[in-house]
Amino acid sequence: MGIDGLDGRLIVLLAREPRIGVLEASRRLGVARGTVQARLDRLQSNGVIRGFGPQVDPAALGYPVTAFATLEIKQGQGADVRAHLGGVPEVLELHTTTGHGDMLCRLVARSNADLQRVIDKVVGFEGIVRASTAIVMENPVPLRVIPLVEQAAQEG
Amino acid sequence: MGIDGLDGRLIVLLAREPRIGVLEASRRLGVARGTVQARLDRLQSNGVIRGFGPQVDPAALGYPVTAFATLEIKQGQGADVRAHLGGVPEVLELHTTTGHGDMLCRLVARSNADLQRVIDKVVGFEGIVRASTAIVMENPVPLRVIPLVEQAAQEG
DNA sequence: GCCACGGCTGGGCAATGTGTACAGCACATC
DNA sequence: GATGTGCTGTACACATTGCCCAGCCGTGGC
Repeated sequence: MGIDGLDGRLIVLLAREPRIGVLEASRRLGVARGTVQARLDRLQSNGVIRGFGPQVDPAALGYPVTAFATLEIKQGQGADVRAHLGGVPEVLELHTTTGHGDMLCRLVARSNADLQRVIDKVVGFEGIVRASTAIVMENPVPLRVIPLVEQAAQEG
Repeated sequence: MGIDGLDGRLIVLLAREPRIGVLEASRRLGVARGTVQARLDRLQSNGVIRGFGPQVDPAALGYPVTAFATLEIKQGQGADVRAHLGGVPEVLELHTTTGHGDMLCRLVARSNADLQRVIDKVVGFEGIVRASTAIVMENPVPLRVIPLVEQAAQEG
């Protein structure tokens, strides 16, 4: 289930320099090309690596404002709310959670003013009782997995 | 600054089938290979596409539990807290926000029991006054950008 | 009306990487 | 001692890449 040191080094290498191919990776790692290919195939069928899709920056697309909204949902309306939020492009992510709120979603908007429009679109739905929003000011740690991969590789 | 329809179709295509190369993409989009290459270069130097790194699933790495923690920070301790959290592998993401808390971070753990260890590691730092954690139960909308790309492409 | 410019096309070229297969070898398991 | 698994090193045909160029077309400036 876990990953070993070679898997970890491979993932980190690919994360740092995604453009290199299997051959170059095998050179860097000091193993045979077939090995890298086999590891990659395994990591992908394992689900450890979901894919190599392009990482798009919403800010560069014209959506520089990010916010997190905690939503409180009317009992039994969960499915409807999920479907509704799934249809809003500015909702980048949605989780159902324990705790004070019932759901947490990540939003983006073109500006602080535009955020109001997005929030209206999000909460303008009968199943949502209350929403509290936190606007992101700074992002000291952007979404990352490499430290986790390194830790998992050492233990595994 | 924005992207046009072709950019949008290219990004969506790459997101759906990352393995295809420039040549195959140009065939699918019905444009010349040089065009796809030029668009890709531009999108990457624009910063719209940050890269093509592997998308790693923490759950498959042995960290199936995700949580969001809202942190309250002692005045003037922001920089120290950022550095501290940056050193914790289980902190996948950290934002400073407006609202009730001062920071919001995404955590992963090996189990609910292990989450306690992670939280202790996170909040075991003098600069942090209080932390409230919400455990993720379900993830109806995984992190996505394609709908946003499509919207940006239509408008741009 | 004319011209320069930027973007797209379609072609060609050498160099490189890919997919796939194979035999040999080390290591752990039974 | 036999078996299975994973890694190595090699080979080959094929597709793709990076790069170059000439030509075409629409926009905008002169």
